[in-house]
Amino acid sequence: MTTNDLAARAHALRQQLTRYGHEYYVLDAPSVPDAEYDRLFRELQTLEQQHPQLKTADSPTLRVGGMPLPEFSQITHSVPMLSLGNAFSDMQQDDFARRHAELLQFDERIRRELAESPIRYATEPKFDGLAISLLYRDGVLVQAATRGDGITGENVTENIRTIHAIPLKLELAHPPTLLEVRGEVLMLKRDFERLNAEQLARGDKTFANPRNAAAGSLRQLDSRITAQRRLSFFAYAIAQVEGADWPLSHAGEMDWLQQLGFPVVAQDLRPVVEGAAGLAAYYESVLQRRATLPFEIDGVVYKVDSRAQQEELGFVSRAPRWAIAHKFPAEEALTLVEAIEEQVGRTGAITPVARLQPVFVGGVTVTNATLHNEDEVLRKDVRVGDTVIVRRAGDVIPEVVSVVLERRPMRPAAGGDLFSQGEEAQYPPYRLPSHCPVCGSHVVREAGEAIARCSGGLSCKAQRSQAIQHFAGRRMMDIDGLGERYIDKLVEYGYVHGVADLYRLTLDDLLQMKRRADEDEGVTPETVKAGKVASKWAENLLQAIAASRQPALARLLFALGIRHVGESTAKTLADWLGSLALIRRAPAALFAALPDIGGVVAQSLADFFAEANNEAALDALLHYVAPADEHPPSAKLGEQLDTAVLLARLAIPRLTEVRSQQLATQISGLEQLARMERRQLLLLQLPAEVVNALADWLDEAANRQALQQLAALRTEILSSLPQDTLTAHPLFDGKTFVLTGTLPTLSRDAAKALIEAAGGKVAGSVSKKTHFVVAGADAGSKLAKAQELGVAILDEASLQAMLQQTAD
DNA sequence: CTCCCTCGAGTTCT
DNA sequence: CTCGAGGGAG
Repeated sequence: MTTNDLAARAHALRQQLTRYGHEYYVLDAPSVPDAEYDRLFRELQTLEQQHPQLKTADSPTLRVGGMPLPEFSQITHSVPMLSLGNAFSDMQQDDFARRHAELLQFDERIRRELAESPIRYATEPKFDGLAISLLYRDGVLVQAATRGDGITGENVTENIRTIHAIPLKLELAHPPTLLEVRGEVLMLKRDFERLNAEQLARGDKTFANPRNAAAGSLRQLDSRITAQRRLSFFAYAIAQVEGADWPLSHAGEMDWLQQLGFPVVAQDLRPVVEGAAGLAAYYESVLQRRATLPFEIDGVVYKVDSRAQQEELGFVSRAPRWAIAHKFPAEEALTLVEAIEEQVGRTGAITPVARLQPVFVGGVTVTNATLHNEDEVLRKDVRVGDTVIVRRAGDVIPEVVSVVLERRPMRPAAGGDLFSQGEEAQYPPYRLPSHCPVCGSHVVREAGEAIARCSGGLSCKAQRSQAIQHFAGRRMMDIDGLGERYIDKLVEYGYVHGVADLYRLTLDDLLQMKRRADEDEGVTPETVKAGKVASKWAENLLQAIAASRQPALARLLFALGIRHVGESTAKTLADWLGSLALIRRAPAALFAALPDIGGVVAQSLADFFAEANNEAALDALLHYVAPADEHPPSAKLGEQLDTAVLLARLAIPRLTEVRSQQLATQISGLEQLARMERRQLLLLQLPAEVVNALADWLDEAANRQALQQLAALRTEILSSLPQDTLTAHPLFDGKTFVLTGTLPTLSRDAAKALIEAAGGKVAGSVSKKTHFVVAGADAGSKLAKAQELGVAILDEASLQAMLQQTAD
């Protein structure tokens, strides 16, 4: 045969095999016997082996897998893979009425948002597998990635190619130049059972459930192993299309995907329904059919069918508002409470935990279940020795649902006479200990709080260890290799008392600590190899500690573990105030002037830095660590230092937002107020009770002094602010925009990003505070509301024009 | 004052 | 993932 003939033969074989494969794996209707398929497959394999130039990226021979990878590479999703919200509460299987009520509520919310009725919903089962993104360029599968954290996932292209149900090439004369398909990889129940039987016969470990089997199979670095596992796939969404028309509805997308050769769930399992009644009927019918389905599902999904309506609803943080998961009631099991013990958290929170007789539920063996807090234990009246119903809440976290009272161990009532039949429980109701189980300090429960806390602070070993653990965490100082176990030991043996001590650790310290820890735990005596492993570990750890010495300011702030200050608040502080020095000096009112920081968080910050121990620990830490990105306060801070704003943040009794504004107009500044006497205050045009409260407040020397300090700090900050206002766009700065309808070229997110970059804010709904409404095609109620309120209305062109008018 | 949303904190198992 | 609490909008 000539080269051309060979190429033609290879091409023909590929086409034939792809078609047979599709018939077999997707349509479940093979037209040729397996032997025939195998014969053609081997012919193509041989041909490609002998003539490597004939290999293609879409050849069915790729389905057998290739060389093992050293590791999966990371892939950034260009369209984030979001998770679905769940607006429904857990309930019993048979609680139709409550379920229906919740569906009505959900449907009503959507109708209100869209100002339309009835709403058409596309439905589908919620597969219990792994979400995957598939990228096709010019019709050829070029990349497959796991969901990961939604932003970045792992590159599993080789493994995905071995899944026969996934087309390697779209059979179209003119495929889209770009297509990103989302779907779920899973293992059918029958394939799972077969796999486990094989594993058992081979003496390999079996998988707890099909989901774990699918995950374990897909995450093989050796794709040849993946190829031997029978994985299936169902497509359920399109994330990107270029070079083809994007269907206008979800149902349309699904039909198109099916035409393109993707397996999608059978049509009768994904009806388009109307309103709450349609959703309810769908839910109940799928629940009925659940056991007979060939794959595991953990609920159903409802999606607003119209893509225009989807765009209008948009997103909240990382979940679309137009799609929602409705989970089935979780599987439940009975087990025995062997003990109730308490854990002490980083902030001293005392959490009761039920130690359970191990029980297999929802795919794993559960031995512990949190009881959250004292009230929760008492409400459920869980006691030692009780038989309880447990389940995995959201199919993840074990939870005690209720006690089976009939099975509570009893004994005859004490003091009962011969005639009384009285019995009493062997164990009394649960009581939270009055002293910390770790350090013995008093346990305090603030009025109105659900959580009791150990008052020991950092003198409590549990809190100290966990403070250090928090400090070292990935999103904080990111010290790799410093796990819980070693931190506990470092604290226990006295190598580390506070976070600064980490930076003083030597190689010897670490090796000594490890040796002692191993001895304490009866780990086998040292070998030469173990010694090498240990010193490698210690070196890596020292390197990781050294690498953490120039953190971003926000990370350092988060790492300090200040109550109520998490990742997001830490970032706000770093962005607005810029330097640790300023943050350490700032009074509560300054914190409270920042966005999303209110009185409680502000006070918590001020308290932290006012505490001498914390200041000392911070000073010690700063011998070794320096934030790498300190800068002057943000230019935006200037507006927040407005006299009226600061007055309102001082938490002066009776001085409301409105009164603060009135007061601000009558004084020249905070300095003046700080000097005013009661008789001068009486001249202010404010209600008498406000003036009195203000005067009383100023009578406290500490308050007056705090006000003076705030005034001085304000002046100082204002003079240090960058003078240029280059970031602020005059037409956008401080203005609120609302987007509605579909813009001709900009996506919703792109428009939002542009407005925010120019200093504007984008809100979800129109109110009298809205400055501009940007309306596109099919704009709905928001446009009407804007017209009603007389809010300025822009189209995309005028928005762009406004953006163009920069500082000229 | 009352929603509604976001953020913080705690948690399990592999 | 879920709960509770804090913050802000209406």
